[in-house]
Amino acid sequence: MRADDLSVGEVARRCGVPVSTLHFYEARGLIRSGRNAGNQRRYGRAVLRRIAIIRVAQRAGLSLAEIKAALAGVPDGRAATVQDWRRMSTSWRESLQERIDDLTRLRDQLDRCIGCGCLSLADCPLRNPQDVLGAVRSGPVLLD
Amino acid sequence: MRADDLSVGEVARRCGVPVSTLHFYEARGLIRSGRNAGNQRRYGRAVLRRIAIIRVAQRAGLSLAEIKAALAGVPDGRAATVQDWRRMSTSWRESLQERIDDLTRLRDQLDRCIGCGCLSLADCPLRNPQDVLGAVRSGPVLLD
DNA sequence: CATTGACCTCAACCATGCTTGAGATTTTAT
DNA sequence: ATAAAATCTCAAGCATGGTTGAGGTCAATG
Repeated sequence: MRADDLSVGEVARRCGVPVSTLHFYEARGLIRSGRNAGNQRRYGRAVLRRIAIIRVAQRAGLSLAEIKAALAGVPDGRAATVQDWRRMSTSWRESLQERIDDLTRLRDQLDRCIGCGCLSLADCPLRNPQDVLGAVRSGPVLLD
Repeated sequence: MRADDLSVGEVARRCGVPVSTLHFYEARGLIRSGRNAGNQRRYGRAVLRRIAIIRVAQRAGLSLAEIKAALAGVPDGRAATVQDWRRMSTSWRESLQERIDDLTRLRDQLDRCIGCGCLSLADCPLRNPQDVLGAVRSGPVLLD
């Protein structure tokens, strides 16, 4: 316990998250807290940074489980170092880029398909590849 | 009932989704089905297109509720027309673009912050704006 | 020293998007 | 005709990311 330890309410206010979320993160093992004499949570300042990192990672599309794993190298007592941050953010940047690429591809496909309604054609890239011909059969193939 | 009506299994196979998903979509009002004499679902071919549209919309990030709303103008019996498709896909393209822009901004912020660990600075754009100074207080401000 | 706000635990609940299973019926194939 | 495969309904379950509430304690204020 140190003089500048933070209560759960203060952390919540400073991080812009509800107290319930902090409880939840703790239950999930993403953050930890000490307790004061009256069993109330007390956090070192490092938690603020940790929570900031959690939120950035969430925006980047990571699940809490993934974030927990990434934070495993940052013991909860100490603040994440620049090296910690670099390691995590670099990896997140990559998966973020992949998501962006996926969505961009989808957008481009949409652009190409918006006017043509080609969703009805067998080779529309937007269309599920499974639904190509339904089955091998003779006669004209009816597409949808 | 027409000769080319499809069973739920066939629709599932052609769309690449489990039968349970089709039941689920029906329960949610996204698709509808007729029944044969033995109470089994029978679908017109239009459903294939409808499901293709649903899946594209999901990839674009829409919830089933939003998709249902968008499909409201396409009565389940008839196939979505090119106009229907244009209306929906154009709107989805826009929200997709917004998501792409959001993620791209985040990526760029990450790029700028990866090396500097600036998550610790009050004005880091990645950092929650709520946590600026904690409170008004005298003396040196300790940031985290 | 009493009240009020902050905090505690634990369980239950919410929303989304499905999946799984039980028990019964129907359809299809041999 | 019979067995296997497909289908039916309905309820319950799962995963994610939390929120809400009850019942009780702690701490700061006047």
